[in-house]
Amino acid sequence: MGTHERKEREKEQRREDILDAAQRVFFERGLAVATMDDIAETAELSKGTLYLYYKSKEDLYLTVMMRGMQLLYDVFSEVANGAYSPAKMLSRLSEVYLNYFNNHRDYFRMMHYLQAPQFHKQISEEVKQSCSVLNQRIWDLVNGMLQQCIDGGLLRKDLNPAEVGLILWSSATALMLRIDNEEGIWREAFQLNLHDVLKLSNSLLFDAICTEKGRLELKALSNS
Amino acid sequence: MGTHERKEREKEQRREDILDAAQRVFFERGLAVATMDDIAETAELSKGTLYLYYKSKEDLYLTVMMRGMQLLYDVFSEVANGAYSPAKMLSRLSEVYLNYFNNHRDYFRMMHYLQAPQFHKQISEEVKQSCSVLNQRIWDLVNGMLQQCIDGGLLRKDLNPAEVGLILWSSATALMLRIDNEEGIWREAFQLNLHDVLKLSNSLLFDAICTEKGRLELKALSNS
DNA sequence: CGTAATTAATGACCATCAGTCATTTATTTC
DNA sequence: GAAATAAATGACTGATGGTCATTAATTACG
Repeated sequence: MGTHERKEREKEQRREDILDAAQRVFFERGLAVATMDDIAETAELSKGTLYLYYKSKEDLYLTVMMRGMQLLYDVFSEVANGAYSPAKMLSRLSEVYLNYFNNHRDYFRMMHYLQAPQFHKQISEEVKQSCSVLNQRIWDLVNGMLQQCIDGGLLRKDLNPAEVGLILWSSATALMLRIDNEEGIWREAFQLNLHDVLKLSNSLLFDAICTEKGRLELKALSNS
Repeated sequence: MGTHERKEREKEQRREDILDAAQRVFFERGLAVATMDDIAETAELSKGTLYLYYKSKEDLYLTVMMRGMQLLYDVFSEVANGAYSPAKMLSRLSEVYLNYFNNHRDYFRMMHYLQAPQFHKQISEEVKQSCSVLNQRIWDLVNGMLQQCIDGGLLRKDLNPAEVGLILWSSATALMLRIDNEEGIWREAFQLNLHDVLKLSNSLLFDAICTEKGRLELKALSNS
């Protein structure tokens, strides 16, 4: 009798249903404003039931967020497996990250609204672990690509791919966060178009990390 | 009779005392974990009294934070008024910001733990206004210095000082935030020393925004 | 079947905490 | 020194994350 297996599937399905509900609520309201009662109501379950499947609100939040991380992993994977030249790979990488920001803003937001150590208290070890594994996989992927760019002569050989990756990602992300929640302020107070600033920031950094030859390759690409 | 004036002074003093208490508590626990009862106890007052002087917990938080902003304004001011050469000015600017990060970590943290729009709900218009005025003054100061760097031939003439300022500040700050709460993770998972990454990031960006002549000047400085 | 045992779901309840307000205490005025 | 004013208090409210004894549904099995 496959009763046990069916029940396992049903349980897994319920876990997913709850996650879907949580996603809707977190997307709409954010971690701090979303309440477990909102999520329970959206999932058409009682609050107590949520806690049978997830240990805390933060666990639920991170589990939704991991969907976004997986999505990012997938788009980066496509670039990594796209048999591109180093120059094309680097430009695609920056392109797909910008697309990710534009088209999956909700996930992007979730991934960066977690700095504060206060929110880490309620996270279970399992979820923290899964999160960090997924994170590591993404970085390994990116570092691999950057290593290829270095080996291919696009990027300066004296640079460490992990350092370059962190610098590129960190500066792009910082500006994206401003775009996400301060775009109006910067436009009004300083007449700055943050999207342009992001482009400039990227091109300055690319300029600085490329070899002479690499710069020409990238320029050729952006002109085509 | 100066009774009225004395009472005004006393009131102002109490406001400061409450702010001192709030600062101690926020430094120690952060916005989310600090409670108004903690602050009240530290100030040796009842919670109700706090609300006679500040409209909300968030207002109190921002008012403490503004002390930090003023401090930053002051150190930037010193650089602006230091009669430095453009190259020296730029390197001092980046130096004092790093010092600020290292020596006033608590204020630094406070200034960057406010992204989430959820926390902005309870902020009064007055405080928001003061904050934004102070912010504007800091940026005007920095933009003025960067304009001098451009005029002095250190930085490329085709760049907009506001854009350059935002890029430099934003990338440095993003890495400082990592240093502040993820230093161990990056060291262990990727063998990265984030302080070195910050230095590299800065030097890459400086390289990219300087004129040929500017690069030499900066290099001469860092060798001396 | 039908009954016992197991599993799943519930929602009343608890603790915490920002913010309020009727009451109390202190100060000033005259 | 009594009345008026100002300052301070802390019990209370409402919101919310999380718990758990109870109830409902499902399964196992004689």
